[in-house]
Amino acid sequence: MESPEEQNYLSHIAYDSVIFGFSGEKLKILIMEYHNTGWYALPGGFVRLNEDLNKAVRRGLKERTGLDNIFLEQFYTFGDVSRYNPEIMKTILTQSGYLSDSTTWMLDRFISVAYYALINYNDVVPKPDELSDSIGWYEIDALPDLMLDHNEIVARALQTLRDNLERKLVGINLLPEFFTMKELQLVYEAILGEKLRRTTFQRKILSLGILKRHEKRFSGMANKAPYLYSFNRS
Amino acid sequence: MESPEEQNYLSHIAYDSVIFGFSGEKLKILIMEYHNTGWYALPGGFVRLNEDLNKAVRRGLKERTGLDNIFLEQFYTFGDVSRYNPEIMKTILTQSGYLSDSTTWMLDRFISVAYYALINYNDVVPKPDELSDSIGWYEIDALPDLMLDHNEIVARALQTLRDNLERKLVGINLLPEFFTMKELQLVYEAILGEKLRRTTFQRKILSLGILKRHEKRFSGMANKAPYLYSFNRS
DNA sequence: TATTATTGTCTCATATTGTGACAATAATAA
DNA sequence: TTATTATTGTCACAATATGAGACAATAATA
Repeated sequence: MESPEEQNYLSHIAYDSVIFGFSGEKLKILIMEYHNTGWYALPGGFVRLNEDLNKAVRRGLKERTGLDNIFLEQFYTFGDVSRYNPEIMKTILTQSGYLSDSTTWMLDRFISVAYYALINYNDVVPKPDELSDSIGWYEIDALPDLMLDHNEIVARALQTLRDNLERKLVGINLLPEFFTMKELQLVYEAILGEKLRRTTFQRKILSLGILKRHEKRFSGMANKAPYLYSFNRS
Repeated sequence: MESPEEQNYLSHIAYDSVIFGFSGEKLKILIMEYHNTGWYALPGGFVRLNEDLNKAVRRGLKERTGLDNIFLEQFYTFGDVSRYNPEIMKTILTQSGYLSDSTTWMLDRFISVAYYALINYNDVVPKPDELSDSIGWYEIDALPDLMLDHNEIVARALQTLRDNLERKLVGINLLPEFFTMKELQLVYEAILGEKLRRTTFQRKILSLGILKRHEKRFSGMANKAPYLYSFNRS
């Protein structure tokens, strides 16, 4: 929207991002709220005429989270006609004061490429964009009703994350550099939505040879201090 | 292209399809050749203004293969700027006699949603579209050089198919209704690109409880006749 | 009737996972 | 100092799953 006189973005193409973070024992995602509408939505955006699709998404993520180089993966492209609802977009633009000749292209039909990202919750102070007045973390199993098909997008993102859990070293992106075995297990449990057996989990993870063991962490609790681990960057 | 006076399709959005079939011992895909260019490409198409993305792809598949109701799954959306090559598209349209005011939108940049399909090789007589003079089967490991990033699209389709092999009952789509254990194993081997152990494979598949055993097939070969199986439609 | 190629099934060895037991702490309470 | 408590790191054993080969049962042919 930096040049109000001409359309700098590809028409009909948008992206939406499901940004996962882990805090305490819960998996959360970032949700925005549009100005004066009460409507919640996933952070999204458009692709510049001369910009790679993947780059556009990273740009948007950087603007929203301040983070570069985060884990980001495309998982599905939503293209049903039923996504097309010009009235909703019109209201959003109107309420933000952005409805004009230069933004009418936004009222057209869009096909949206959906991505999910994994970030370290504590590294981030989310920033809203021009159209929204807030952005914040919501627990994955206590989301508000989202606009259009965004709840479905989240469901599919979570399913993809689960399917990829074994293959993609998910923890490396959701945890700080040093963490305990217990913390890693909590991440897995939050994603899978089920309890795991401590001994089996520990043996399995250690057998993968992807963890490096460091000194113990003395937590002040009345129990044996756990080792800290980090991921073996290969 | 049925109405030459106006643009009936969404701009900037295309799809490409990797259509797998299995014949003998080889996995194959359908490749088209454009008129008078020597260029090979995946079958693709555009989305009508008022059409679901998935429906558009099924429509294209129907036109190319005559088949309805086939296994079809989206796997990635390709959106790099480097895909943008108006000269190539211009040549294709020119050679087909389709270059005109009503087709200039095709010279624009496109983001392509890629799908893979699984079909029963013997059910199909492929038909070329307006822009191409041939469409035919090519073995997956003996493909010609394809246009743009189409070789990369195929590679990714194959990887997705491998990743999904366990979860999606692939054989059901690539084989006729009745088949032997050996034939099913050949499908798995062709997809994975490696030999499997006969006894282990048989035990594994049977333990899934998805196969129904029928009478034996007498092949005329000098050996024990194998049972025929079909998939348990659930 | 013997021979040949292939199939269906079994057995045993090996690897992986489920489940519980237990000793080793690190703080706190007695 | 000495129990007590909660949690952690490991081990042991059972239950399953998988790898690898053996072998008998065919269906045609010699």
